[in-house]
Amino acid sequence: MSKKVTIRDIADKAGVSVATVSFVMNNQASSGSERYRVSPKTTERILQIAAEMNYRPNSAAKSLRSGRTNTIGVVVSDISNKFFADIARCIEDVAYQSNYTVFFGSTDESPEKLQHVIDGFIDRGIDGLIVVPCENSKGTIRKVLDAGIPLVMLDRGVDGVEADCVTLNNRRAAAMAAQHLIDRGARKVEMVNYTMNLQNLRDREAGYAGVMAELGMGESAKVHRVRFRNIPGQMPRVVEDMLSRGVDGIIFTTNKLLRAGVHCLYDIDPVSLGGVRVVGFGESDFFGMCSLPVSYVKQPVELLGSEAVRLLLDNINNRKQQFVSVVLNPILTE
Amino acid sequence: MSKKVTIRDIADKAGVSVATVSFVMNNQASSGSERYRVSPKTTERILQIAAEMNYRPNSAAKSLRSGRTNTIGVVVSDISNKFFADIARCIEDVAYQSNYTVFFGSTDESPEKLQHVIDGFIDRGIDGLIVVPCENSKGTIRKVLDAGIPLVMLDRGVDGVEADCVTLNNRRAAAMAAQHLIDRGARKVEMVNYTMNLQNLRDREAGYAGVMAELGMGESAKVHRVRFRNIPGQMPRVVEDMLSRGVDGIIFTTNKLLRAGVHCLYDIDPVSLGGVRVVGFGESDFFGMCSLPVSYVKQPVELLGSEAVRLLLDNINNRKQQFVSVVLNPILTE
DNA sequence: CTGAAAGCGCTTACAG
DNA sequence: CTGAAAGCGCTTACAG
Repeated sequence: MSKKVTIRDIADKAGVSVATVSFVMNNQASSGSERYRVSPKTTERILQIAAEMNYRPNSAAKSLRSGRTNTIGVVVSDISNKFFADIARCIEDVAYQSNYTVFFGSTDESPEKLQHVIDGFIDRGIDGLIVVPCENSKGTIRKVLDAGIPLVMLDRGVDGVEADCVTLNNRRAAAMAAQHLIDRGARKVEMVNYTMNLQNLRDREAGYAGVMAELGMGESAKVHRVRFRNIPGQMPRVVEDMLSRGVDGIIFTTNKLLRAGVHCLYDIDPVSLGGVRVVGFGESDFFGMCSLPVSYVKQPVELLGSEAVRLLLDNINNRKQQFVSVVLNPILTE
Repeated sequence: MSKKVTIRDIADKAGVSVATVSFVMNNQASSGSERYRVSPKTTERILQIAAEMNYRPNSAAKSLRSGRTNTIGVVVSDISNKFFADIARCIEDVAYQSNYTVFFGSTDESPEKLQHVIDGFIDRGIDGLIVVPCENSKGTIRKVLDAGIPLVMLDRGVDGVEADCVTLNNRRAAAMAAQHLIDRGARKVEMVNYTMNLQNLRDREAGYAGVMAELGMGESAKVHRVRFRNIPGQMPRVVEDMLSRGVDGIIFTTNKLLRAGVHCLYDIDPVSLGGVRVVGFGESDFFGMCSLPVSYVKQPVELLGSEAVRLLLDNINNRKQQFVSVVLNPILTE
């Protein structure tokens, strides 16, 4: 368990000051500046010694001075949800390339947890935050922004909050979903959503309602709302209800709802799901394989992740005041 | 963007020294010590002021002094793999309860990436590491251990490395899987594995081979090996080969292999998978739903995660020399 | 019960 | 081209 080598150890060995070593260690990174130049010979020697001694800068000391940690915090609803896990992976990769390391935290859609997770991240000095806001999180998000901490919202925005944001075009996506079902012959299309008040979910409802109205099916439009925390308790009844009323097209607004819903339909009719066509949000190699009548609005996970990181790093490095909202186009796959 | 409030701001406002404030801020946490007691009145006042000013300790400064960050690093194969995502979630929750925040990183089974990810974590001062070792990572793991950094290996151990370790009982699991297939009437059971040299995978082979030999089916035992990086390229041929030779029971040693394999089987015969019974590692609500002849060795994700954190925190706080290996029992579900 | 001071490892004006 | 010194925000022996 050898003692950690510091800048001073190198300075001693090289017979120079710690300042000189520090300059060398950094100029290497930011090569542009003309000031604080150290002679090539000295530079070379210091670099060599640092390598020999296997020097690694102490980041606590670094960030105590610089206020930066090269660390970002990512707050999602649930990291074990495949949708968020995919995004997380993508964020990790892109951040990694810029030498950022990432903290992950889950909120389970609870504003209290969101607050705690974010506090923990801020306490640890993250340079910025990517967050999937949940219900009633406006206050928390605002505070972060007011504290001058770069933040980008992911998957959903928050009404009345001005900040960078990366989302799917949810209106359009839901409209496509409804249109798709109708094109395939469905005459009674309904939607299953959460009770939660989230921007993305509301937009999906709006997109659905829009198409239905447009096609003169406005009054047959219906949205069922299921509690996020009680899907298995409520889904069977919702599905039964729809089947009993002759619904032949269903849009599930999240991948969890889709799974639960198809599960119920499958229990009732494993071959053709009770004659119902289904569209879900978020892909799954799975249903496709089973040749069930299930289509998906593909979530552009790579873009959601990479755009979020891009915006965040941009914000961290340039502190701009102009916020940008990236809205990604949906793709429907069968 | 208000300036961050420091211990000195509080000291000034309270008319005491920063030392006193520091004592108060910490004694609160570790209440046991008799030394450095501050009068109840002063304590009260300081606490109040700190709360009013919304004081949050600067963790860079704290860890520069203490050498601790209350942060752990978790290195898995791929955070977007449902198996690891589930474990990650569990680790997050357990760590969170002990006030730890966690970095996540993926290796894609590459020792170079493992090294880089770990270096990044160490540079950021993590207090300990939970890692899923990949092939040829013995050197990296050893170095971490030699540096005195607490580490627990997860999902698989590394031969010749002495460290805490949490794994499934892989031998037993594979034996159960084979037995299960044979009990269900399979007479020709084969295994599909990766080419990678990983302890858990080798143990699964051994468990399979053991049962086959025991039942006098030793020479019909056969293990197919697929490249981790070329599953789609190799799986179809492997599956065809098995079908052509009348294999009626298959053990896929990972959930990725299972998915790919069942996909191939399904393409050939969507009803009964060509008359083949299948067992996979790692659960999926999915195949079960489709009433295909697929069973699983359930991965005890909660325990894998929570035990790993428990061991790690124990190690961080007590610096014991005695390593422990937690081996979890498999459960087979249909 | 409380304070002054050293020091954790770095960066960065300021001199030379 | 290089060095001495201050200071980032904390903790912790040491005095009193």
